[in-house]
Amino acid sequence: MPQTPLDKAYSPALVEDRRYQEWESSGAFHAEETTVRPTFTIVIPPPNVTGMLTMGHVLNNTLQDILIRYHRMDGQETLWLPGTDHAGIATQNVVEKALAKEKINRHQLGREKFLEHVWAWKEKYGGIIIDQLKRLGCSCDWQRERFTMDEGLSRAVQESFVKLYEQGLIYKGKYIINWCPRCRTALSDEEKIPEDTKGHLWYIKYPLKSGKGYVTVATTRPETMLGDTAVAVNPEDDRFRALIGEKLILPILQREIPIIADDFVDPQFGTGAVKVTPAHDPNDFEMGRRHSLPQIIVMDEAGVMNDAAGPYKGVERFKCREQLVLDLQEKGVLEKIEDHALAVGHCERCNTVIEPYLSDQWFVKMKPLAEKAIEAVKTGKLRFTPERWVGVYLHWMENIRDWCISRQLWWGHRIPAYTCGACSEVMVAKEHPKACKKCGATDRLTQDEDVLDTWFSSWLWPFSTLGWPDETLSLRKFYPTDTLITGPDIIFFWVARMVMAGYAFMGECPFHDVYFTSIVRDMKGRKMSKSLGNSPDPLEIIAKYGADALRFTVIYLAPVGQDIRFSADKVEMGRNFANKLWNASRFVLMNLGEDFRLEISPACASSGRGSTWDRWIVSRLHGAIEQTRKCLADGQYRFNDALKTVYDFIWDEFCDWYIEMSKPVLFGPDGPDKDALRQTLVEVIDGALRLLHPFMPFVTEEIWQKLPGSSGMLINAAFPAFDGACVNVPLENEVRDVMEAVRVIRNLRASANISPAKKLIIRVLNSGSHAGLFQEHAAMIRNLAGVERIELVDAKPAKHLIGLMNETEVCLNLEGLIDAPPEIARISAEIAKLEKEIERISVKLADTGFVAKAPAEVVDGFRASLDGYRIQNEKLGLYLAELRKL
RNA sequence: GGGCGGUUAGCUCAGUUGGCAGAGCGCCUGCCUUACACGCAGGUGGCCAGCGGUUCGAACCCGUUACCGCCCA
Repeated sequence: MPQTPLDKAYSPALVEDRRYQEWESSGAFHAEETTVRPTFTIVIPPPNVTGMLTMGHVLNNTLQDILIRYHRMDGQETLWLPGTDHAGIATQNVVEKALAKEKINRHQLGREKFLEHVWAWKEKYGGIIIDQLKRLGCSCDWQRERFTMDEGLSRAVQESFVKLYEQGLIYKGKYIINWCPRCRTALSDEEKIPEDTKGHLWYIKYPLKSGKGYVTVATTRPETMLGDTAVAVNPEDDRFRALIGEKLILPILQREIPIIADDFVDPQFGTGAVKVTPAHDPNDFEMGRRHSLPQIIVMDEAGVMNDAAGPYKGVERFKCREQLVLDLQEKGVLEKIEDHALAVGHCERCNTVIEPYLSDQWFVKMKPLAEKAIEAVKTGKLRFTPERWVGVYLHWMENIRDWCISRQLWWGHRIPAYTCGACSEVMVAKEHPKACKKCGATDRLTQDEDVLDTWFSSWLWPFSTLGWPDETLSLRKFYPTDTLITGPDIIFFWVARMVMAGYAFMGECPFHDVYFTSIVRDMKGRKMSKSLGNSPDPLEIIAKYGADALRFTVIYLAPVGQDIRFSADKVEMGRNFANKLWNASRFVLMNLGEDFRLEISPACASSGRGSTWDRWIVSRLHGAIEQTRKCLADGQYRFNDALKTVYDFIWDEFCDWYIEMSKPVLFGPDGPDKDALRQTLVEVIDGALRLLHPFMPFVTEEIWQKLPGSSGMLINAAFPAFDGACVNVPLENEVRDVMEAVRVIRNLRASANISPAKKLIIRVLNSGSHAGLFQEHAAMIRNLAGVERIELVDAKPAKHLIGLMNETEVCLNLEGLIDAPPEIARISAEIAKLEKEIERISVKLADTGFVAKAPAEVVDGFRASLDGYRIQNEKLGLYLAELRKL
């Protein structure tokens, strides 16, 4: 066997790290802002610094890398801008947990020392996910890596805060916000995750002060009654009309509270009378404002009842609920308890039950910002794929609520607001003010203790990473970016807000396309999560099968917009394909001969050079190029189709057919045919590697650099150009017929149970329409079907099996006797199938409506196939009769 | 309660202008054929969730029901 530079099986572990380092150190990932080439830009959805690579990241980043590599090969100045997110709550939690193991809490350390710990932690572990992305093959411009707490990005945060404040779009105030008693911070509405819960409705009697009976209210959170400052009824509700304005005595605390009338009350809910707790419920808060009710906060920041809770002071909120219910029961004011399903909000980060809590916080007025973001989508300036997310986006935008941006954390961007201790003046500024602008005090200015929601920095990501607020060359060159690829789960958190920020600060939409990925689930359809333990570790998969195999499998399984069900063993698919490609290349390389040199002008259908088969595979290659380009063209995002196209081309057409077609010539004597074939093999494998590179970068790079004539690296090579002149449809049809003829013979061999090693003798009836094909392409058919000799005969010979290629009878010589029963079964089945088809088509053609209204070519098509089926049926009928006589 | 998505072979899923239902895996039969057993050749397997409608013709378009999943209130 000739020497080969390739091992027998592909070993990703020997290739991937080395190739990645080559790419990176060569500068192939770097985008220059000084070129005049058109740009293609993606900003990465920054993973949390605390993050570890999940299957979701794998899918998301593989898709981005495919687009990036495709556009880079296609000649654009291509930037994939990477980085990480400081992830306020998540990171603070992680570090606090680590400290807890040493029995330290952050309050013992103090703010400054604690932040030193977080930064140290970030330096040590923050790069893990970046390394993992590199393992996956992501071709990000690492020279431009950013972190949301970088000096530059922090400046962007301050700049944007001050700008919005000056425009009157940021304000501070006391409102009901979502409070996590475990994280002890406010959260935005988006960070509250509702979970359907089986709860109860407690019916509690509130006695009238007058002593004339009582009013029963129903509540799902009885402990909040300690903060009740009214009971409300609907003004139209006749049951209560007379009681409006009367006083009730709040049980337990014996506080006097009024009965008020408010439209908000739904007479259908509970008893039609509801308790009003302005400090612990958003609706009650609004009602309280309308009626100027007092706001009584009954628990502290940890969810423990406070002084206002009277006898329950110091009791945890849910314990308080239990105890309170028992006490109410004892006092005889608990009328009844009903089961009640409700959605309870949980903290996105720690799953603790959220407490609606009255608190002083900073907010962004969103309505003015939403206008342009709505328009962008409505006018098509911003496109979503799949399109259905437009509805979700618009619904949220059109009903947008103000965004609570302050967090009672230490890790994050500190709010650039300063209060004068002398005169209480509040100043918002990028720099710490030297003196109070109102009273002039210089020594009593203190900065707000709170930090900003993490998303307040990530919504600036598409331009802050390019240098904003400075007017950098990069910003000018690469903004707006092109496509955003992300999961639909952060459409509100991030996508919508980025669009708003883009308009607010840059005056332009930050991207023109958003592609929403699938969600990766396990085989039972459950979302992959740490707590379920159903998420395979992508790094283990990469170690076992290779990054290319993982990338292949995830894309192969991920149709547009559908969730994908994934399990690690499916990655075998990708590994097998990588190995197949490897071996096909190996075959080519070991059969090129010592003195092979790639010619400049490629063999192509239009050049007229090369054999039928050479021109056929080049024609098919260009079909694949055209299809792949279409799938990856702007606004298409048909990754899955693109990959399947390349996969089918390589495996079916190139390996299973073309390589087999080429063997006789390749193993035969030297000559022009062999030369042309060798040229074609290299040309086609080169094209296939280029097409596949965005999907499977490592194995393709490794092979490509071993191809004669290649120079440099595949990552920088041109993506194949489609050349219509290379496509030859009649030729493709002719070869398809040859393949069909081969299948008929292989079929006969299998049905007669003849060993593949045995050479066959085939006789073809001259009368058939395809008889000429068997003559013209006898050599190739013999090669592919393992046939010794093909003869054209005028009559069906004895002791032969018959197969049909359309109407042409193909007879396989049997030396022994025909084993009649299985052959009768086979032919009967064939006939049954034909008769079913004949019946179906006959019915159609008998339908006058069909014949009159269907397009002529459709009708003619049916007529032609009916004729064909009839002839086939007749021939098989005769053969069957013969068999029955045996 | 409102909205969206899904239901196609045993499993996971394709099926883009309505015209003979496909792939991968699995299963069955042969093959260690000088690139690859991570492979080759052949085969089995489907009332395209149910019902109704539009149409000459529906997996595909419209309506409706059921089940599964997601989002919002």
